[in-house]
Amino acid sequence: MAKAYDSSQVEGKWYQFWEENGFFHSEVDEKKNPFSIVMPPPNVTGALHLGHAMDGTIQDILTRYKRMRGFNTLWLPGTDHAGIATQAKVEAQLVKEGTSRQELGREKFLDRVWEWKNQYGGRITQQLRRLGASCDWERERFTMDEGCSRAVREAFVTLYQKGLIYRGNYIVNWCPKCHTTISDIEVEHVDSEGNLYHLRYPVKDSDETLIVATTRPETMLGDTAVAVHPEDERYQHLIGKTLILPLVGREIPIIADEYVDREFGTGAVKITPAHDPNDFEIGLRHQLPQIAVMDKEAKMNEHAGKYLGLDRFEARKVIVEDLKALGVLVKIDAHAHAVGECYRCATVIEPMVSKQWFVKMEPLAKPAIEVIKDGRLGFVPDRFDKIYLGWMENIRDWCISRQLWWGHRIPVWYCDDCGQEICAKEDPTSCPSCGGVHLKQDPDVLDTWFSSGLWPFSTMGWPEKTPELKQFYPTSVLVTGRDIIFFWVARMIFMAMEFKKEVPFPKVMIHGLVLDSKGRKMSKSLGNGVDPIEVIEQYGADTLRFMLITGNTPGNDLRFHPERLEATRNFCNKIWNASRFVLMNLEDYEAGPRGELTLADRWILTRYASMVEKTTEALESFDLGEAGRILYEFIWNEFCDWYIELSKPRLYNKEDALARHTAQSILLEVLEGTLRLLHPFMPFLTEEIWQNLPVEGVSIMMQSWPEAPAYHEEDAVRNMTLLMDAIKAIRNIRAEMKVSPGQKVEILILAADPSQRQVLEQGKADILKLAGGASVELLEATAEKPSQAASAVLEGVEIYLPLKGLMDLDKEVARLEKEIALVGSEQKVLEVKLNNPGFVGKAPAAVVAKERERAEGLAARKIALEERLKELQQS
RNA sequence: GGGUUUGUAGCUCAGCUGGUUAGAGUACCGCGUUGACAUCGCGGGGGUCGGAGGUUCGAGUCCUCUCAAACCCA
Repeated sequence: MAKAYDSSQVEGKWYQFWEENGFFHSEVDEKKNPFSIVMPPPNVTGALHLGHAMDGTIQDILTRYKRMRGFNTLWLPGTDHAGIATQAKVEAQLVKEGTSRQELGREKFLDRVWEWKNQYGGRITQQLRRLGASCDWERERFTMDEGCSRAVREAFVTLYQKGLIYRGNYIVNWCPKCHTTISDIEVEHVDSEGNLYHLRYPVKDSDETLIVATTRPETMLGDTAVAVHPEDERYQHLIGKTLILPLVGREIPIIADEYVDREFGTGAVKITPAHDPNDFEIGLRHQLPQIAVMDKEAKMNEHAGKYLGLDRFEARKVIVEDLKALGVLVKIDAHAHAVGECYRCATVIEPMVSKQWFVKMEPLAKPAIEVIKDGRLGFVPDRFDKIYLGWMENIRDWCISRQLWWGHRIPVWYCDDCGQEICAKEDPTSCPSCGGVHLKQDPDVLDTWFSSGLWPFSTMGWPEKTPELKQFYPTSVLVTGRDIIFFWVARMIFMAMEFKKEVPFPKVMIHGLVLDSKGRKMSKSLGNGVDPIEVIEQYGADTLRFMLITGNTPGNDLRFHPERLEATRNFCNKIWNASRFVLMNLEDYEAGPRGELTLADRWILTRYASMVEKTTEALESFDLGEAGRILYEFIWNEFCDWYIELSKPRLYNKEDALARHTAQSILLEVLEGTLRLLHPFMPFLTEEIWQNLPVEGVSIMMQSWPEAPAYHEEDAVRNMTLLMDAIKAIRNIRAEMKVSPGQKVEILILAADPSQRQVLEQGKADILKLAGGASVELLEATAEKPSQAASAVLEGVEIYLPLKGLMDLDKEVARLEKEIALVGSEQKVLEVKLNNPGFVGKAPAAVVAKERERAEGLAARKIALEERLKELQQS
């Protein structure tokens, strides 16, 4: 084995080995308990980013863990066709070629997109392999593949027939750049500094005027009313009167609506039903006309009179100037507000009224709310329950049509002859109403999330009744980022309740985002993105994986700090070298019965057992970071720092073959078990090491998960702790007295308690080795204490290092005094506590007893320290 | 405006249902290289847990208010 772990030499090899041997694949087997996860399908256009890496790592850990526990495990991978993103990508390519999708025509354009998908679409799945993802690639799916498309068709037609899909004129979010609608949640609200313009509208047949406040004066051309609050005393007399709209001259009514916020602006708000969602609602309530004053490019249209052709922002400037000239503009206040932008291209979206397809949400949301309330489905951490419910309870109808070509085309046809609308699972050839054959399919496609909403069952063959569905549905858990709870998770839940009458997963594990070191989102525009593949090449996939799931608690965001990669890589190397050590000492090893166990043996076996238990518990509660930390601490602080060191003398002792064999056997057992526990976290490193170990089996990933041995020798832990404390105390004295590490010292120990005495007596060799002793002698209680010595006082144990000539007396006095002061202050705190009748009376007896015991220990220690000080000062 | 999260050592983060002298990594200081590892070992300094109040025998850990930051929704 190499001196340092080199991930680049092992990762590719093992991934190929696993995949070729079909370890990732599972067949339906009704006799086994299933565990299944569907991967949140990344955009087929995408490249792996750290968010995917974290998401994938978590799923892989859970999958590998459950696989080792004997479940029939399926992690189903796939990609999403990502309508807008993919279409935009191919369109950009066409522009470079000097053509366009319009020039190509729909069919040829789609051919080009498929071509693109086939050529580049596999990139992200290849990158997931680099991460070590153990998903079943034989079952990889794509949201536009045949099966998924059939599911989409089935779902759409069913909802349509139930009246849950309708087409209507409604106000939607229009992106003037992408030329498509986007759904409410695809709008990003960005804080921006704007102005609040106060405009004076004259009241008809009166000298009065009414001042309205608006952030978008250019939309006034489309105003069809002004609204005030029905209880606003300032405006009572005006309700029902008519205003003359400046610039346009149109007569518009003053209406009363509860929506109006009396505190905001002047309490009078202009109503533009065609360009604002709230105004649209008010317009419906009051039967106001909708006058659109912009076109699809967000340029002013023919209803804008002389402003025709101006861009909306251009128009705002000109209109403000004109209003100023007319004396209509009263004042302009600075005003911060949130502007809706397209999540794709950051263009300010324009609310527009248009004919679109919608899913009626209320009936679908109901069961999706119930499943949370009755506990059939829950988020981890559970605070996301509330966030989900808040959204679902206030949900609006979902606009599902998109003015794109790439996607699932809406399965609705219109008959040119009689106007009939036909929605069917199979493409119709003639009109069922008039028999005519002049049918035109709706040109729009569906929102990408419509198909991904079906993902948990569309990927398993729905609407067919497949064995896969029977065994693997519902899936066991969904793992995803908190940013797509509304986009995706919510939709899967109501779709599943509608079509499967069953939750798609009982648990949703939400993780945070990976941010840059300053806590900002990683983005192309900031240029602060980190490529996981580069990280893998530099540090290894295991390092990346482990770093991503530690240093953070469930549901919270993770800041990316390159230093943490180094620390984790060092941990990988530590494991590597510990294993190397064990292997080097295992050359002559043959399985066989152990001899008598030493204290260290019994200690590490107990610690190991408890670690197995805790790690398993943490994994069961989805606390992967905690599991990782437990493993880290056990491996480094207990196994490496102590057990390996303590095993050395026995390993090197040629005299006692049985003792050597016993140490070998325990080293192997603990290391091998620990590697198995570590495997879900660090699949490559553990496989590489495991394959070198003298154990049976074809791969560590197919081994069983360690059962916690029923090995609990608490006295071994107590005694070992004493031994370690003694060694640490000696090391501490040596360092403080500046005794160089090479210099061996005489060690005298006084222990009154027979059991402590025995532990130290038997631990002599260990103390000698680990504390750099020339000799260790256990003194009788009555023995004379050395005068010229540095000392340490543990509870019940005194340690002396006679450092004649080596030690600085003043320093030792100072050391003791400091120690005494420390013990004294602790004593004081305890004293107050124990003298408090409240504490003694109300605290649990066990707690009180523990504190009493502590107080006694401290008192004894203090006396010993003081005596020691006196002796030193007298000498 | 409503909501969520975060605020613990210089930095990054743990700290479960309240109960010893609040932990780790990293950084820092000192010492150290003959057989696992300098991507290492040993030792050390450093925080009273954003602030105020409250509940309690006892609070970093519960409650109220407050300040700051991030995000979500309107």
